[in-house]
Amino acid sequence: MRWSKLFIPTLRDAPADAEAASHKLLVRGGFIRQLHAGHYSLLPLGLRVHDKVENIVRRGMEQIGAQEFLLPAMHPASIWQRSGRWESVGPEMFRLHDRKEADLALGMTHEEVFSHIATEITSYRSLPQIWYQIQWKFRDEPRPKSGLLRVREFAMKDSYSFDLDDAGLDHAFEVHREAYTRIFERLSLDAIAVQASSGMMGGTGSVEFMVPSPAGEDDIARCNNCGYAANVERATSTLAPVDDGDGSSELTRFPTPGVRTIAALETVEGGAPAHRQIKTMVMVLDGAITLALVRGDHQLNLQKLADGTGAADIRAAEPSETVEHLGAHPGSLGAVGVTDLPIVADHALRGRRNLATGANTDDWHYSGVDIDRDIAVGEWLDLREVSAGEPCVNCGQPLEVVRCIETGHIFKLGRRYAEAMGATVLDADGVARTITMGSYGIGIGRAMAAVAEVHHDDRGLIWPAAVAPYAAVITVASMRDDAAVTAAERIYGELRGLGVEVLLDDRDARAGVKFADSELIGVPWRITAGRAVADGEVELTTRSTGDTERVAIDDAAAAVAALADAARS
RNA sequence: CGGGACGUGGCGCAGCCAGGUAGCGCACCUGCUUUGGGAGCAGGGGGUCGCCGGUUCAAAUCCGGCCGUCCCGACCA
Repeated sequence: MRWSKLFIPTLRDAPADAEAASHKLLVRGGFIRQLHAGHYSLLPLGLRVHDKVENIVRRGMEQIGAQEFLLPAMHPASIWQRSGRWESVGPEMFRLHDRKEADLALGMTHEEVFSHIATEITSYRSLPQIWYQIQWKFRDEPRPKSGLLRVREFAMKDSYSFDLDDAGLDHAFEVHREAYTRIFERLSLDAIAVQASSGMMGGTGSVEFMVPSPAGEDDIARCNNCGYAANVERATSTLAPVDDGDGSSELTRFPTPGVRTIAALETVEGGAPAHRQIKTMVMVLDGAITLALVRGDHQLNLQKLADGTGAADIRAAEPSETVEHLGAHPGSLGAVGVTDLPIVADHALRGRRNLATGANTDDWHYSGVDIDRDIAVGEWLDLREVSAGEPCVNCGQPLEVVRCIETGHIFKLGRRYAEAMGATVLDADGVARTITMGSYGIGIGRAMAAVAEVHHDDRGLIWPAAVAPYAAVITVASMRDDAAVTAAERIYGELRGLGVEVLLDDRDARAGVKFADSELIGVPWRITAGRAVADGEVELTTRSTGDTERVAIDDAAAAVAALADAARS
């Protein structure tokens, strides 16, 4: 393709509201443009990259014998009502009416539709199956952000496995885990497979594929020694034992004027160090006030609270609500003597004695609290978020906490959807059995943005050859240099003959502009036809290293084709 | 949804406080010069100042309402 004919609107300045590197560079490089919040147009360059990512994912699926479908993006309400999610998913689903006033939804995922089709699997002999599609998903995200990283409509590869029994599901899940590992390698993404919470999908297990990046929105805990890795929504760690002193002590109520924080309670007379305090978080779980207790120096993880209690809607109570239900403002709250509200507590508080906590009267606290004696804990749960440096549960080495982009997520769904849709088969004994399912997603645009996030420098993008919009660009330093133009045209023709995707920068612009643009759009190899042409040579520059070597005009096309081939295998 | 910021040619911004009929850089068009790291000179085109209403002789500017976008928190590929 000739650059002079292509629509590549590069920008010297990034839009003021772009924050993430991928966002800035994809806009500056002329890959994407925003239509409105969370909705982006893919320009010709952007679509080329998107297509390449898509095809890498597609090949990964074909490798495990998955069959490609294409399902409707718009669904009747009825299938979502059947699975119960019409009610349970809430405002994240785009809903609309047709002219007959029938309820419709834009698909945010396709468990319902696929399991509906799966009702036509009638014999165990047809199992297992793996079905997939690459289809647009619509999600009314509360907060779209960071360019392609978090949007409201996006292409997702979603696959679904159908098996007779748990062993089959385990196998399909494992096969996907391996396929995902290969796909992300192919994309040059160092994705870490971590244990994850299953969230709204439900099911018995899930693994997320996380790419370390400051632009991400999730934290994972990982151990560099033994390989343990989990989303902080799931991660645990070993804790050093705490010495609560000898014997039991008396519950004592004492005045603490102005003390509102854990830190303040550490230093007052009668107080205690943070790890010997109880932090009382007053939460509203599906509308019901609940006390969630963690150690004073620990952080409550909301997803763990949701997973542990089964609550769908969680928020912190307003100060007015804490006054109404407990009689005090945040800063003086506690669970001692509370019997009319549910209380859940983190394992780290089990059996603990001699603790300090709020007394449910402003400016008063308790000391000498014995959890078992003084607090009516209804349920012990894992509620605390791990912190960097805490010992790994497996090997004891310190954990690190890393910010990541979630590029893939695989779930063991079990029989929930198949049961709702009535997807059963007859087994060898002629008994009807409900199919068990897994579901497996990769966000195409998000993966593309993640690659951009990881592979760039201060000059622009550095696409890995596997996803680059073009493998090479031939830069003609000056269009008035007839010899250079001739050499460039010749190499251009040869490369196209060799099947290499190549751009010919034939714009009547200054060399500096062309160099800068080629680096901004991140094409892996550049051939410069300029002053070296007088010696029968051109320059070959590798984008990732900046290294330049001279190559004979005669050999240039073959040299680039060899590099592109090497990168392909 | 809670908190914060912003909305002025395609992009980046000034003008607003102290109302007087819109400006700068980049980009774009024409000409001349220049030609290996985002050229120079000269000329030129392009803006309902987010929208609606109000105050005023006069509103980008003051007041009210609405909409939109971005950032920080609760959700997901």
